[in-house]
Amino acid sequence: MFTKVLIVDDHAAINDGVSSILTSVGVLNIHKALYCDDADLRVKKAKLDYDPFDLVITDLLFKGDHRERILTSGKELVSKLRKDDPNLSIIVYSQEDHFQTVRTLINDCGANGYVCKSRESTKELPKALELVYQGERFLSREVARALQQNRDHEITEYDKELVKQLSYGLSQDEIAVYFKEQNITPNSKSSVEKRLSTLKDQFRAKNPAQLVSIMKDSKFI
Amino acid sequence: MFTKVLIVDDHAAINDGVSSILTSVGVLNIHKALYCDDADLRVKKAKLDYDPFDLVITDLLFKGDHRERILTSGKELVSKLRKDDPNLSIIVYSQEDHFQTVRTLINDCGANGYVCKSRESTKELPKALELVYQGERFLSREVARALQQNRDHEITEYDKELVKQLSYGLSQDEIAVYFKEQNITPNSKSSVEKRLSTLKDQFRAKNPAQLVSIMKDSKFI
DNA sequence: TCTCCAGTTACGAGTTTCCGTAAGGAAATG
DNA sequence: CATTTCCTTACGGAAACTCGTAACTGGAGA
Repeated sequence: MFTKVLIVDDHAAINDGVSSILTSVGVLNIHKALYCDDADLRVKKAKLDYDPFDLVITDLLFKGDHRERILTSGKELVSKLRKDDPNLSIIVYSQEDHFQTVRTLINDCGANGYVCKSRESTKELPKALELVYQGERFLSREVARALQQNRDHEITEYDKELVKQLSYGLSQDEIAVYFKEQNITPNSKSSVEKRLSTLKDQFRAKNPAQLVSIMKDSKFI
Repeated sequence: MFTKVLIVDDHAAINDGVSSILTSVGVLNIHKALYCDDADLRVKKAKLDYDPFDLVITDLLFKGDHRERILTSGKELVSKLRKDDPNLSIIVYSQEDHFQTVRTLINDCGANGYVCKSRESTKELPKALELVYQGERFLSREVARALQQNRDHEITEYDKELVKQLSYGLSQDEIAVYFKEQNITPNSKSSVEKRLSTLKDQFRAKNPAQLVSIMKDSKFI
């Protein structure tokens, strides 16, 4: 089992809860952090001291307070940790259960497991620990299907940018102009128009407003 | 101080955390519920048994599982509890920190306090208990200004319905037809058009898509 | 009864979006 | 080198949205 674990959550009760689960499965060396930046520093320091963490369990949402922040979310933390150490095990432990969020964290940010905070957590966390320790991937029951989702809803960064600008109030023409300025291609009116039309088909949206609504609900933007 | 308290949260660690805070301020009779429906029933039963709760602390978001649900959110629970007993003290304890949510819970649903889950919770909960016990209202520091918000953003149920239908993909014409069917007035094209235009002004949205985006971000819809 | 007033409805002109068709350009194939 | 294919760009008519103006309605007050 893991020997040195860092729990990252801005809520002390959660930290303690996870901690006691870890203890119950035999982890002896448990550390806690309330801030993403703190977590990042401590992982870095432990590595320099030749006593590295072998697992980080982190939440996604961190509230701001008086402190300055570099990393403002668990997503950023996971990406950073994975960049710095390809071998570190990372488990996300969050309330968030939207498929798109799970997909991003696992596929793009490099998380090894995703456990949803819920009534089942107490049972699921030990399973996640076990599987991730064996080099497997773990997903909570409620988001287990997140990765084997149909490909219909695969969209690119370009698409996201497009709908984002739409949600910021730009017209199709203005988006075309904006894309030219930003050197994002394609950037003709026609292409913007066509791409939006395709997206609306894909997501069965009848108009831009509904498209924005759907993309927001699914956490694409 | 309160004598009999019910904590409602689908996450055991949170329940325990709140429980220990209550203990530390002298509450002896602490009960916990993992489901909204369960909470509602137990409050009702306690009242019938002439041993009522005098405080309920509840989360807002409850994940679904195999169980059938009548009440699916803390918001519904708070409204129900308040309807059944005007004198019960209710404190919301949630991660959610959007002003509109706070406003609704306090002004419309009848909550007496709103504490945001964060690093400060341990300090804020006792304060909330104290103030609510004295018949005052309590809001977390981060949402303290939620109620004294400028009136610019006051919108009606009609407005919300309007933008909702927009986000569901209806055109202005279709919304007018829909409103006629539902006997919602006004329901002419012109009025729908005019109202949407006013809303766009109010929220500084350039088009319907941005209006939907803003309304979603602010939790109006 | 008449007038005023606010809210609702109606209409029309200008703009943007929608959607089909088609031309241009680059890479892949033969 | 010609052909196919995919993507980008261009254009035009129909539909929807935008915005100003004006007519209508129902109630309050003189």
